[in-house]
Amino acid sequence: MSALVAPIVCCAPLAEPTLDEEQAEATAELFKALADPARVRIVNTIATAGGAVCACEFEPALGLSQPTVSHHLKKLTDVGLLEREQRGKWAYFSLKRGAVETLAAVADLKGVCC
Amino acid sequence: MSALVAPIVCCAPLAEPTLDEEQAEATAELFKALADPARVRIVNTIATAGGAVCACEFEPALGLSQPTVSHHLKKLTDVGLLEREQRGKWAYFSLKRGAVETLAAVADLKGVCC
DNA sequence: TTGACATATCGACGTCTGTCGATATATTTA
DNA sequence: TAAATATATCGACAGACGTCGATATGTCAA
Repeated sequence: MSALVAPIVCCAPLAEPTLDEEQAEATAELFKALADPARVRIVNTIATAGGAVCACEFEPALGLSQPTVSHHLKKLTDVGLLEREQRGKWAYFSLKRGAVETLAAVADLKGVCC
Repeated sequence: MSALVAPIVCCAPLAEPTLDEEQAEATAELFKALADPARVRIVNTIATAGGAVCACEFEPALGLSQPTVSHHLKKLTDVGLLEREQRGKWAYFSLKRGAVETLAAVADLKGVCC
């Protein structure tokens, strides 16, 4: 069984990666924002709520301190996934239009395969 | 302008989060695997290649040492995104069927909103 | 203005993670 | 068998990150 398979050759040049260093960094930044269970639950809660959610909602639901919750909300907002809205003395957060579509698009970009 | 908006009330009970702690942890684990530029480029390279890619391909492309590349490939494989295949003395990696669909589904779960 | 409450920021701490050099393992070739 | 090459593992290090208590900022009500 020698002619059945082509000679094993390594490191055949592939098409240049479509993502350069900068784009990869940006994509990783987006995933990094969701690389924490607390932030996943925050996004999930807002998504299932179908609208803006008060920040005070998360402290008891997640069992985390107020500064920690604020930290996570800021991280999600900074990356553009959430939108902050002041209502009286409360802060409400909702999913930002386009950000979710961006996320889905990035995830689907990896679906080019099979 | 007082009757135009409903009285500001905080902490209205929302539907219970559909994701429990365990599910959130698992989801975060998946995102964590892609929360690094090097791993994003690895997945992107394999996706655009349309097939298995030799491990030796990444060391020069990413500008990282061989142990570091191996570490990233292991991380992506452990989370189930990549599949390892031995060809002679080389290791080839391809996107695992279903994993990409899982990723897209998780990302779309957050698209329930708008 | 003062007090009460919601949220943000700060500083610190322990843990996790990416990175590397050195080394071990595995596979092919001589 | 031994040598060569590809990959994985190990140990160590620096930097990033999640977490909290203390405190500052902002907003409303009295």
